Amino acid sequence: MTELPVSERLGSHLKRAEQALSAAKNAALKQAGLTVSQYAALMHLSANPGISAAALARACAVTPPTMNTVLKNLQEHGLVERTPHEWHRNVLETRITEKGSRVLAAADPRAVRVERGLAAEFTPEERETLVALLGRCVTFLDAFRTAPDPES
Amino acid sequence: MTELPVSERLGSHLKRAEQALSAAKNAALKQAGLTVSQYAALMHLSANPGISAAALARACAVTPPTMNTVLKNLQEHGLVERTPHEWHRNVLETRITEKGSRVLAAADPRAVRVERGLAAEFTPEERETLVALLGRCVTFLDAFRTAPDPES
DNA sequence: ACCCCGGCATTAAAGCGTTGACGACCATTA
DNA sequence: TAATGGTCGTCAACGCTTTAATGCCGGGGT
Repeated sequence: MTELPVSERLGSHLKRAEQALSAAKNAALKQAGLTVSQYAALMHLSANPGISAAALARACAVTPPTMNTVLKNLQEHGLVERTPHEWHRNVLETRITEKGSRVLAAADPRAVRVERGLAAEFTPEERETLVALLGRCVTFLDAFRTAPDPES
Repeated sequence: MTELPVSERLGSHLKRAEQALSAAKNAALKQAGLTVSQYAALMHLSANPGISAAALARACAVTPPTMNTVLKNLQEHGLVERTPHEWHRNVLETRITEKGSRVLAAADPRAVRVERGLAAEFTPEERETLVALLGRCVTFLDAFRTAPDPES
């Protein structure tokens, strides 16, 4: 029935790895009270105060509605505040709060520990190779997704 | 503030790649009316008729509640049927329906086209290297997640 | 005979993520 | 001035995913 064995599909390995990464990071960040997405948003927000939600979404590689829900959760916990822009009435400026900075500071070492541990598993050449190969995956897949469908 | 530049985090590259893969596959499967998760479940179901939902969850590397929602959606579309097990009263046997097989047959070439296209971007050595590196990521991350927390 | 353990199924709650559809705003251009 | 296009924010609908908690069943040990 299936035209290709599961073990030969790069996709399954890729998915597996991302899943393991996400699980490890979420577990590490859990005691700080953040999810991976919230951590990523806070990080970019800390480096770019007053950024718009749409720009933040682009930085985190998610869609605006997704970022909206993440920000809503962060706002409910008081880690972030959103104020109307002065001239651009339609834009909300988002800023990390003092409490948000404290939570981020507590969370960062935990996330970094995962990254450093993972990086330590490889030699510099291997890391470079992995990043390059993954980059080629992205390039191809993004092009493929946009390409016309052979049997539409 | 941040102790490690984003671009040096293997995690972001891994996440990017998985996201691109998922987007490409979902786009390819959309015209067949399936999601990636549904496709994966149908594939394992086609190869293992009557498998339990928990076993199917293990095969697809998700949790039982996740598989439950996927199966619920598949069942609502008539692609799958679940009947009580004969002796084991607490177990539901899940089977792909005739309609499910047709949908899977229509979806499979589309998914395979993505996989083959992606695989064609690499030499056999590169594929092997990528799979091996991803495998080491999984090994480390799974161990890390289970390991004791240095500051609990 | 009894009880406990382990696997299965399910629910609830929470969060992430997408597409699609709108309405609002600004700036450029006709 | 008026139309146009691009950006922004948001709602609705849908689906995936996880953790935590509960209930149910069958088998094995005492």
